[in-house]
Amino acid sequence: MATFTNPIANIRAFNRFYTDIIGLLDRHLLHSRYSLAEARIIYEISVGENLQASQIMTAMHIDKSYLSRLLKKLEKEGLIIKKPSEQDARAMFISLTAKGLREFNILNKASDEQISAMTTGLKASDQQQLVNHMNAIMNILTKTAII
Amino acid sequence: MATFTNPIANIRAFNRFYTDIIGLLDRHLLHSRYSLAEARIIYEISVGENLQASQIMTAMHIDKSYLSRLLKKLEKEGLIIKKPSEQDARAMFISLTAKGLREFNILNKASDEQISAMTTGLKASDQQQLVNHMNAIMNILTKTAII
DNA sequence: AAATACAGTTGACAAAGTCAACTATATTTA
DNA sequence: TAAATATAGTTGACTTTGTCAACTGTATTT
Repeated sequence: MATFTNPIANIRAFNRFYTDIIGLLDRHLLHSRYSLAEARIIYEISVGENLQASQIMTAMHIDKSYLSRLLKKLEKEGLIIKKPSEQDARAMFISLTAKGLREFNILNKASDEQISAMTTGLKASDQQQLVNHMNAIMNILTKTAII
Repeated sequence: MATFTNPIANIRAFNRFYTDIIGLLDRHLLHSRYSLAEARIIYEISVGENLQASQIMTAMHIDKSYLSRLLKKLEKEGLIIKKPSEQDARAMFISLTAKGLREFNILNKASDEQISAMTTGLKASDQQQLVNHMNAIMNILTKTAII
């Protein structure tokens, strides 16, 4: 079994874990309708409410030109709307349309089903533990402003 | 703060965490020399010893045609060698060359430094906790044969 | 008022990944 | 044992994903 003895040696093992579990989901489930990046934009907006494009860019660590194209596509599909800021004519505020919100819920639901399918081997107690550990990691990282 | 209330809702939040922390590393550090996929192949071989291409394919959930090209590139760079199986003339056994092993160590060392740089804000106790939680997740997943 | 910085867009391109058809060997089945 | 089927890996043509540099238009600084 691969173990995380220290952060250094871990990185590849953890990456492997990630790719297998989360990546599997993203590739096989989401890619059929939206790219991972698109799904994440939708997620970011649903969490952040009325974000500026630049904020999404920072949050996702992606190139502004790439984000620009993705937003254009999502807008064309009617999932988001952009409205220019009144304070700063350069800035765009992005928000989900009703359709975008529905899609977000569908994505979440689909994730749900996929995860269930993948984790049927897990006892409920293990599932809970998994979630707890993920939460703990999130806590440590947000607490120290790494995320 | 984003929380993992259940596996379903989590998937996007966890993905965000992953993208930020691990993805940052992979994109900025590894991509300069090797793609994430290449780095992971090197990792898989260093762990698995004398794997068949098909095993790597299964482990990584990537397309065989893509893997084929990646292996070709790594072979051309002298990082791996392929030798045909004696039992099955169709199969290739892949192993790291001395150079490949050196590169693996360099990658690990580089990861190390990058992670240190990223986590200087973390107290030693938090770092340890982070590692412990990652380990716990790995344990649950391996125990139930999900990985 | 001129210089500089910032938000976002666009064109041209590079990297990553996929699909279908193929070669060559193995295994199954009739 | 010959024909059909399956498997391991390769290749050509392609799509998707992501990047770089140059640009427009607005805001801020000097």
